[in-house]
Amino acid sequence: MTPPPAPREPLDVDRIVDAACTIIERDGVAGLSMRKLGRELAVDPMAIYHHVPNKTALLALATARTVANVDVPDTATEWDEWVRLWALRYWDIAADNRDLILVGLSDREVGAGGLASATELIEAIARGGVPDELCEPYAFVIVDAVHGSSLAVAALDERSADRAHLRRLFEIGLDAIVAGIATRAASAR
Amino acid sequence: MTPPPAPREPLDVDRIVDAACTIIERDGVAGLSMRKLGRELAVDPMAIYHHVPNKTALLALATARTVANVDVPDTATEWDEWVRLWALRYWDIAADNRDLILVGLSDREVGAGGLASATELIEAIARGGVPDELCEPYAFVIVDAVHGSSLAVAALDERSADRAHLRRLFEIGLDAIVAGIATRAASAR
DNA sequence: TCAGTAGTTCTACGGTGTAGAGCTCGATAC
DNA sequence: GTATCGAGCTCTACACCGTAGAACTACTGA
Repeated sequence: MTPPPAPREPLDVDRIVDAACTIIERDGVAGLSMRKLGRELAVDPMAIYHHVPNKTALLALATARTVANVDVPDTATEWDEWVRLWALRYWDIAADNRDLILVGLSDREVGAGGLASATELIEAIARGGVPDELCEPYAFVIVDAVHGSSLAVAALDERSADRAHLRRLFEIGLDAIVAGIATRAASAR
Repeated sequence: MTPPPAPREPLDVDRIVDAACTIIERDGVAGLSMRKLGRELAVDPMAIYHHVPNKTALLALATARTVANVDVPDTATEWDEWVRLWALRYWDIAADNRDLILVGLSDREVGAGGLASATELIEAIARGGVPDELCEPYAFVIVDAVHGSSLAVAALDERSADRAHLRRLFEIGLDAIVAGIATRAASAR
């Protein structure tokens, strides 16, 4: 008599990652469990494993999706402004999703698949006239500073005033890095 | 007839943190569980809770002990060299103990009690003639870069050649930051 | 019609942090 | 000298975790 349950649309990786991101946004990364994810998707937790090999891989996907939200400045922008813009945009995303950045940094597998790739940043720095062999380390130190600074948001309480302050501090530090890079570029000329 | 078991010396926080550090060194932070710690101390896991309120607090203690190993350069050192030395020493400790730095960054409680305090670094930068209001952000960006870079060691495989390479990259980036700070100091004069 | 398979569910294993009650034993008070 | 107390320790139990492995279901292609 009871009508057969409406054939629920089948699971797929996209819906899984969607749901995972929802939970992470609501409860943090620590609040994401396969069981809870199953509940969110109205599905047995084990069903997920037919689409994603394990939780780590799932986190890598969620991280990659998040980091992909950083939108890359226009290449026409002057190199130093480009670097500033990119770093601040990445900082915003990272601070909003510090838990994910954290698992990205802690897990080789997640990090490799997920965190910001520096190729565009390296190119921008190269446009500043920096010697080739210095572009990579300079890009890295910027990415590292973004990671470190956005993660440090944890050490504060949640009031957004503190966060804004931290962002301002980072901006000042970033300026120093860019100034340092410019100096090096000039002395190489 | 069996002699009464030798009255084991009573637990105390120091021995607990010692044992925790031993396990962390051997098995990583993820390999530290209260049960395993109890086994290491030949004690019921719950006994630990009479000396330490919870695992987070224990991690904070372990982190603080580790970070305290960074030895601070001589104040007589020229400011820029002081900063370079300190940052590289901190990088070494952080890279050796990236798991601990990670929980320090992820947990407000651990971070507050554990991670490097920047006061001496700020003083060193001030000695470089940097305007007061800029010393804090400059110190932060250095600490952040250390954190980010040393954590990035995770993204590589374990071969120490890679680690040495990463350290070299960080050193180059660090030089750029210091150069940038020097520029700012000079232009403020 | 039947075999095969992709997707799902169920059950179970060995772990986790820690709450709460009870035990043991040395120190203090009468 | 004995009763009391409390600190330190142990035991048991709870609610959770990730996921292996087997069983069921529904659909596809031959």
